Amino acid sequence: MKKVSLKDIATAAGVSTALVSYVLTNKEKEARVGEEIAKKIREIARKLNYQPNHIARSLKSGRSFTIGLIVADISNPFFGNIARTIEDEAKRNNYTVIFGSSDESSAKSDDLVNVLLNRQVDGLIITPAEGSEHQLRQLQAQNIPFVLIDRFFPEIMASHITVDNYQGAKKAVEHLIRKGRQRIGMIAYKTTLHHISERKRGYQEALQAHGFSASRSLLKTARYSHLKEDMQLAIDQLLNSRHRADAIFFATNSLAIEGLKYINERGIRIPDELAIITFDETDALDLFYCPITFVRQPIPEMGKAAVRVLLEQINQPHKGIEHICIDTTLVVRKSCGKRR
Amino acid sequence: MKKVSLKDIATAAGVSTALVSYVLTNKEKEARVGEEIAKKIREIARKLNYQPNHIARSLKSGRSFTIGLIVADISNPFFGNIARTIEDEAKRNNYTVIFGSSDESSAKSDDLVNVLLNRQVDGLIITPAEGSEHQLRQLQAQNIPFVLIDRFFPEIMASHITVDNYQGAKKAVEHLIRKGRQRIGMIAYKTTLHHISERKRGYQEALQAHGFSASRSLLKTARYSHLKEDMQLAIDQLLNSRHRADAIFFATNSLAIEGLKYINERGIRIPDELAIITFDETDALDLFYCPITFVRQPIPEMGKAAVRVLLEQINQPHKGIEHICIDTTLVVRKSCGKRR
DNA sequence: AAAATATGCTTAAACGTTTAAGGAAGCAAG
DNA sequence: CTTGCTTCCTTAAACGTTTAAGCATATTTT
Repeated sequence: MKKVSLKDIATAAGVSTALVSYVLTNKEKEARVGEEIAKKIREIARKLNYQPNHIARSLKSGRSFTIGLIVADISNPFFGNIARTIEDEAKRNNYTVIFGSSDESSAKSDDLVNVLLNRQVDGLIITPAEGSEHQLRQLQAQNIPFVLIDRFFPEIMASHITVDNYQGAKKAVEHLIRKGRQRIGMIAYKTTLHHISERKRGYQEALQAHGFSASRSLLKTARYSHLKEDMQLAIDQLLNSRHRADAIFFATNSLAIEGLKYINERGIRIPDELAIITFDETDALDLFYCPITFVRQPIPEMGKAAVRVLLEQINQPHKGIEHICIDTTLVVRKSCGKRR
Repeated sequence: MKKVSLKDIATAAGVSTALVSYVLTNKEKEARVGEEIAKKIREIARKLNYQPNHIARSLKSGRSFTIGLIVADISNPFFGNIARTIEDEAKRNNYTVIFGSSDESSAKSDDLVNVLLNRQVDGLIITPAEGSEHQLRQLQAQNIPFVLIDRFFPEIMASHITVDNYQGAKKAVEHLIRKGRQRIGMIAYKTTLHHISERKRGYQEALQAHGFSASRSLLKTARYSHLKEDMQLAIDQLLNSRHRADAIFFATNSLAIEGLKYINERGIRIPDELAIITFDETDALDLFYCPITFVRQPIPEMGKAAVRVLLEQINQPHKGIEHICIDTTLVVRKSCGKRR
């Protein structure tokens, strides 16, 4: 039960494979194929249920119509959602998606890039891990089209899609200030990645702009790889000090979730004892007894933009890079309390 | 800056491409390649940074070392987690994963299967949508290896990995009974899919076994495509009737999340006014003010099993099908209250 | 009526691999 | 000195497409 190939159709129709190819790829006009025979070929193709072999086509054309997606972790809903919009958008353009999770490790990411390139992906959409600059430079040297999403490296000239992390963070903190919070803490990942730095900067500048000293002791970090321990320590420090924090701004959804678990454990009441605000949306935040106010990243837009820019880069190699920065929205729930 | 091919290495070494191929695929022994020249070839390959063209290899071998994964929705953490374990396990076996989301639609699923097969995937891991039996039969007729995960069709003889949905549901309901709940409702998807039927059956038989009449009016369903409206209606019906439900068993995590949102909206207190139990784990359930008791499906085991069985089927076509049924665990939190 | 153009098809090479088959050279055995 | 066996390498076909080039035959133009 072998698959049907052009040759089978050609034999059945008593013509050459070339003719079949022309007809089935709708090049009848250019190839001046007779109407009769074209109809016959189509007929036979349908009857034999011909399905083109994409691999052979790719080998010939040098294009696989496949894009590689590297995220930190596909099981994280933020990346799952990104993957979903990229999948849909890719499909609209007749592309399929191969994916891989880097776990924020540049070594794993190296490995993934290699695997995906050997599979001849036409381009990559990457959420780069910390320390993966060399890898991106290599891609550039090889002229492989790629687009960064969620983060980027300022020193690397490459197309990227991000949200305005600085403004987003600023909005979040200003919201807390408006709600009368006096000692606003922040918990971020311990990383030099630019999106996190920008969120930190937004936090700090918002505080300064409103006359608060952005005391270092209120900005805590946790390691991705030791999230639980570091988170507990950070929260303990924020809440046990002489000047207890009365608000916490989490830099990402995974931080918020981990943090809230511990805050629940400690029996701290939101928003009375502590206001909470975070980047990113997730079901968990909706379901919290006191729905969490958050900074929304428009994931569908980001995903669509990523695919669009990547395909442009694939199809028009000399188009130049594109930086897309999308605004965030502050979605106010109840976790910051009322004005006081 | 074209990619380096076997031919380039052959030219550089002054030998034929065949020899290069033998060496680089470690077939020196069988092909009796001279030590000297083998070393030289390897050396050159390294220097030119040769990366094999997977597409060409696939065309020749008829195998792509790619598996297709079709889930209902990659952005749902349950499927995201499945995807993640499958990704990892596939990678361990030098396979990559192409994925697609069917949105529980058999038409979309048809489409996806087609796309993935044209990409010459070696096999498929599928969470089949309702009404997709014909598609699976077609795959069987074409001798395409595939494994079902999460659900299956009893009338179709195919390998599948599931959990013991019947026992899982039974455990959940019995837990509620032990906690003294008298009117236990269930909300499931409106579907004939077997895993859901089994959960319903577990629910009903548990009730009967303990002398409760499994009154139809306590078993509600919601459409995947109209989740929000149907959910609100179902909960209203369960809670507004003369015999108000004092417990709800949700058949999946997405149902639980949607349901809990509405329960929150209505201001119903868990577990005092209403006990909650659900299938599947998710962060949202942990973070709920009253952590939700749930039936855990061992996702990593399921994913690993799926890859294992699929690869067996790919490599030993006459091995026969395999049915793997994994036990669930009841994870008790606080949402069912204390005994009363 | 010869030349030019149009029409409808085939041939053959190419993409980058893999691998069966073949061949030249060297050497041992008869 | 033929025969046969190693050893080491090459040739060439194949996988399923795409597509430039070529070749008849028919039709139009001069």
